Amino acid sequence: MNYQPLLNYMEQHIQLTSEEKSLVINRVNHRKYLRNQYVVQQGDVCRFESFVLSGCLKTFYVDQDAQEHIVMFAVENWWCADLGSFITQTPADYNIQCLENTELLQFSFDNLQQLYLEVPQLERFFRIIIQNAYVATEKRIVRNFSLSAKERYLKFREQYPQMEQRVPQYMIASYLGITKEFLSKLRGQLMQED
Amino acid sequence: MNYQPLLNYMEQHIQLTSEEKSLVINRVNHRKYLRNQYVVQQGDVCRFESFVLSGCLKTFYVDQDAQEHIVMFAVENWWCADLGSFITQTPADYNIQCLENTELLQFSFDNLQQLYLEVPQLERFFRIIIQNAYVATEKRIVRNFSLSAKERYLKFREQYPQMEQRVPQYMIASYLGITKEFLSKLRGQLMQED
DNA sequence: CGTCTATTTGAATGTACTCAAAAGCGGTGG
DNA sequence: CCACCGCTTTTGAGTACATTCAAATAGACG
Repeated sequence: MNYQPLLNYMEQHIQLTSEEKSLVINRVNHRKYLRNQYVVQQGDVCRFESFVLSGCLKTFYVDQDAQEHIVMFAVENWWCADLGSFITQTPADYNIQCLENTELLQFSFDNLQQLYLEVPQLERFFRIIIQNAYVATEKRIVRNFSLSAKERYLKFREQYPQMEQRVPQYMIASYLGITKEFLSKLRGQLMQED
Repeated sequence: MNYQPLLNYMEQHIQLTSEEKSLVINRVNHRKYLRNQYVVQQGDVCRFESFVLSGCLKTFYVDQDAQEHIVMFAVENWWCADLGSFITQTPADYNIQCLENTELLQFSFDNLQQLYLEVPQLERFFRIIIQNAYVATEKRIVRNFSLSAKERYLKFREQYPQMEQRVPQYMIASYLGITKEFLSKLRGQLMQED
């Protein structure tokens, strides 16, 4: 099994002894999912905090009108979970589904609590990870308010250049909070401009 | 000085010995601000993570067109900082300004690093605080996408019932991501409806 | 080649914005 | 006590950005 990407990622923020590394590895599950499989379903408890080794996932919310709203994408070296559900072990607000065949390293709730005791530095590590996620999310709120749909789309393209090749356009529209038709029209406009 | 609200808040998530409590108290600064004073200015480094003892603040972003966008309000028992700036000690994206005379308990960056060493449980505490903040922010993104302005306003009213009395209407509009004129019109509609 | 899914195009509509002007509401000073 | 000032909220007309619905087109896959 290939744990190296996870360990590399961790060592960007904390230093681990080789004992600590093996403690981590002992507590993590490796799992493969197929394209279109669900990792979490709205209403179920999110049982894992997952690190993406390969593949691509979407986290989305289905509202009263059965409309899908994509909250985030996750690719290699990203984390993925319904954190609200995972932390409190209560039913999830979101669905998480694979857009490609995907390989994950998963921390179960209990294993993670154990690990926090075995390797206290991980409290620090996950604090930092979540801090960064929080800051990014806050920025996204501001962007959604202060930028037009066209500007948001351009920002998205420069920030996640690979994404547009990997996921269908109508999902990007959902992530940006606009309809697929309107995104298509924006793209039409941008084509002409250059 | 009254540290009790902070200690009570902490004890909801972690247990502290009386030694640990005094370590915390020794590392925290008490400060009073007047209405309209800035705690952080866009471009400066955010030097403190602040706990609100009394009063009310707004965190806002000023865009290229000099438009204000309120990211969040903070009242008694809330935390308040430009976290992105504080964590990385780089210039802040946001302004934080008092809407009332306000009393804060402030952790400086250095003091907090020290405290993490002295009271390792605080890593856990701040991880939990930030997790909750992150989850709330993510929910807000979804709400902004899946609800109309009117629904968002109603949600806001039920979630922060006291706020409408404490802060002017045009700031609530800014928080909701709509113009003050439009919020006024929505309120007009709602008046008629009941 | 046909089928299924994704994207584009167009017309009509709606939600929210801009700009300008008026009305409301505290406070302050004469 | 009233008049005036500054600030906030309301109202209205015209407009822009984004949506809906329907239909046409393009791509991907067996």
